[in-house]
Amino acid sequence: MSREELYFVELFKREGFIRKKCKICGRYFWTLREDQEVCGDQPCTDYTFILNPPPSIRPSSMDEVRERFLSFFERRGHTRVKRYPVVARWREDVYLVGASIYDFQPWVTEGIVPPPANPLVISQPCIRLTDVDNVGRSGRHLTAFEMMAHHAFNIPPMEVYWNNETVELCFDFFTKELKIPPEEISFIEDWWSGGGNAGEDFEVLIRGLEVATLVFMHYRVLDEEKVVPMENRIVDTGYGLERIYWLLTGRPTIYDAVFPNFIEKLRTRLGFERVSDDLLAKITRISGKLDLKKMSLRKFREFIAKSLGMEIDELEKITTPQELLYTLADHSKSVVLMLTDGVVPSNSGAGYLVRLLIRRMLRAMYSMNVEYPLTEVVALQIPHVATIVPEVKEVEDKVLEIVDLEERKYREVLRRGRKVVEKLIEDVVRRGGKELSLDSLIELYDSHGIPPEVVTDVASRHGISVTIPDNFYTILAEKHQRARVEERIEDEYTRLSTILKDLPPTQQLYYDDPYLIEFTARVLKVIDGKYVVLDRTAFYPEGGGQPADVGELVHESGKCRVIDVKLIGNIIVHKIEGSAPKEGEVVKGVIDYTRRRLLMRAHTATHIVLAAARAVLGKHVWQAGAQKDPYISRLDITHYKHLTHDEVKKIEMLANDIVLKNLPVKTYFIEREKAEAKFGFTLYQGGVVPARVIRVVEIEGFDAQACGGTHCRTTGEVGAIKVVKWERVQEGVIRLYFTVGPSLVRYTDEIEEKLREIARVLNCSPDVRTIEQSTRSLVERLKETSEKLSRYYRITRDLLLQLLKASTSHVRGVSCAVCSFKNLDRDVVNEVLKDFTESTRALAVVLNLLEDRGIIEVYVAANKELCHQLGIDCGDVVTKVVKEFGGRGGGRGTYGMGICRSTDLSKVEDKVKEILEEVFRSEKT
RNA sequence: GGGCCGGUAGCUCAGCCUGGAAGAGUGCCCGCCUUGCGAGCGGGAGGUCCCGGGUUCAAAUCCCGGCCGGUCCA
Repeated sequence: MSREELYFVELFKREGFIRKKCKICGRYFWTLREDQEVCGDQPCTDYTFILNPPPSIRPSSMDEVRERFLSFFERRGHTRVKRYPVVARWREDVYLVGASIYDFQPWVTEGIVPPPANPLVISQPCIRLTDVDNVGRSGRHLTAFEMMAHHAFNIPPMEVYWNNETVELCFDFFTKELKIPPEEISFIEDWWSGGGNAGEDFEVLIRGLEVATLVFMHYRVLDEEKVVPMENRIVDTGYGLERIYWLLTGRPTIYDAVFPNFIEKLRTRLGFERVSDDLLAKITRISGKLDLKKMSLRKFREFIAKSLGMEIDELEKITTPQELLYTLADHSKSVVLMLTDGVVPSNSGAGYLVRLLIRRMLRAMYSMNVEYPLTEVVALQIPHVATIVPEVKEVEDKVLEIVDLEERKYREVLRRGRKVVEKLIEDVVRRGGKELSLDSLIELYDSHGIPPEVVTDVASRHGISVTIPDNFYTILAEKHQRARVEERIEDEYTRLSTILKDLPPTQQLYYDDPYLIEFTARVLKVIDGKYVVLDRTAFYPEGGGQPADVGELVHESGKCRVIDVKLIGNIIVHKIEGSAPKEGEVVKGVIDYTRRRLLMRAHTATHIVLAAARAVLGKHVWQAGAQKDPYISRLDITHYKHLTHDEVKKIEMLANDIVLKNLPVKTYFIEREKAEAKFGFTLYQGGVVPARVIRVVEIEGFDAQACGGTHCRTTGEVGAIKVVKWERVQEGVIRLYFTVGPSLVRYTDEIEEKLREIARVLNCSPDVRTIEQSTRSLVERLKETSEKLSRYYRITRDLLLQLLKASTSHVRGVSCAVCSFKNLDRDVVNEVLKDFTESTRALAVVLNLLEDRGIIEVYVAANKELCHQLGIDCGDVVTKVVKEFGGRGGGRGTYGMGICRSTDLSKVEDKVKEILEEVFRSEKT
């Protein structure tokens, strides 16, 4: 189907739509109105709906619009699908869900996994931070929004619907369900590309506002220029719930439409003046034509002020408080959504994005000198979020605690930061400068998190000026751009996928019976004598943090070891070592059962520990990663502060309770919707599995997770669980190490062995109490010994000092002490020299023969005044001495040291005296 | 995951660039002044210079590797 054909849908012909070319932007569009000259999008036209919504139904709330959308499409043959979390745990390329289609990428769109329903309708909460700078200012940008969508997946041989039906459904929704007159609607022909896919699309516009996008995804993007057709044709639509509600209400800004209660309450609490709808509406209309990405905020405001015939200061006085309300409304919604879905603030990953938003809110408040607890702001937003995500109620306390913690942390960062700024400014002042450099500004932000506004604030109080370039953040971004290095890891298995394409899916015997040790199977394919594909297998392929099984394959002409197993698509590949079987023959597979049993115990234990952690710490705890191991497994959980020993013990105790209760562990395949209805999204600890039917591992009455691993039949089989160590692996993530069953015995064995070793060293019996006592007395004795040692150390020092004083003589009228010793410690010599030169107006030379190394250390130190008076440098004296004995050394001013390659103390001493004579002579003449 | 900044006395930090005898302020202890408090004056204790290697006659300082904290960006 050509591009033209895609755009010429039946509806347009039937209803009499006319195809026109926008006289401003040049794009083609479809309309019923003969007199329409422009496409209907910004900036070609105005927002004409503001304070002037089109004829339509008048919804009482956003909830009504959402419900109308979902039920309309249900009536038109779509299945309603529950929202996915806003955190895209199932994707490695993004952190947040930015569109409804994200829910189905990449597995469904690639045809690997069937969609949960087809066609389906969903309202997906999304978070996009791409326009975060515009939020609150433009009147139309949001970081948190709901994308309502109907999707149809035309994956051969399945044919659902394509362009004609899509446009028809869209048209009917707006005209029949929302009762908007057909002539209000324009369809602009456009091209959409993202996430590696592309296709033609229609932008749907009403009164200047884009309310929906209908994408016909059927290309794969190879590079910037090239696209190739895809077999799978996917209808990807997006209807902005907030925008549609905004359109229907005609409020001055999208924020006023979406967050009326929040804004009104917070406005009263902060004591801000109410701004007239009329003014706000004007500002939004003008902003619609402007792009904040292409101009500075200052220019943006100047333009608006000029258009309104106002002074910019006058405008800002009115708009900045309003913008603050808008920003707080939007950001707090995103924050609550993210925290509810289990994001824990952090300095990396998705956690950083919450922190970013929280800090933006705080910064916005501080810069207006608004002293108001952020928790109060966020608490105001919870009722609104609860209409979208009722789960928020369960974690409300934790959400507020986390926000509070974050506010404290940020205050601390700023407090510390101010000190760094002051220090930098002092430097500038000292050097007589008047301005803080851009480099300093960048370093302050990049390394210390101090925003330029704060720097300006501090600097101005010291009379130092700061110039913040308009493109400050762009400069910063470029700096980071350069630092980034792309690195692609080639997986040895990826190249196999094309070879495997035509093989049937491997039958997974380990699901039928996880206790199966031996099986027979037919060899379907052998690649390079290294990779074997069977028609069925009991070997578990690596997945869900469970390592692959190992074992062997026995065949007619011998056997080979299986060293790795991977699932590629739905085919299992065994990597082997040794003689390979022949294609077509029947082989016997034997798995390393001991290892597998340990892994099964570890896997079941992982579920138990996670559920125990959630029970003890709270529902914000999610699995952040897990690695099972036959010996010590690890589980990463999200948590916003350090774990106490007590908390760990509680988790451990609860986990062992579950083991002792010997609860049945049931594994079964169940329809996704049913599982979610019963257990909720906490099912997806290891990531959402976007399949219609998912495998659930349920510990009855305690925990249920979507999981592909092999498990014990009952919790009792795990044996026992011991958390052996825990650490904060990054901010917001805590790693628990635990060992299980037989491995726990091995663990205690190892500790006992270590104890025996310690006992051998201590020369006592290997009993814990004895070892403890023995260690205590050892430490006690050590303390006594070091006290005694330091006593003798002092005595030595005094003696040496006396010796130095006693051997003082005059060399050319200068008091000089020259002494020789053997095997003294360097720090003793230094201390004595210090005492001596500080109390005596003299110069001292200490020679110290180190018999082990066969060298003599030369120390020269002098009283400060004497040194200045004579103008001598002890370093020079040392250099002169050591040069005579093939050694090296140096120093400066009142101190110097070096070594002589000699063991003859008297010889060196003579030389020293000789050199001193020389030095003093030359200094005097 | 990557870039950048930092780790020195109980606390806040200087010293590091340019290697050469471990410092300041504060808190602590003792004494003096004062009716007492506050404060002042004098004296004192307090150190794994994050850890491990390397270079060097000599490393807090330079180099390499790690650990920990902070921060910015994906």
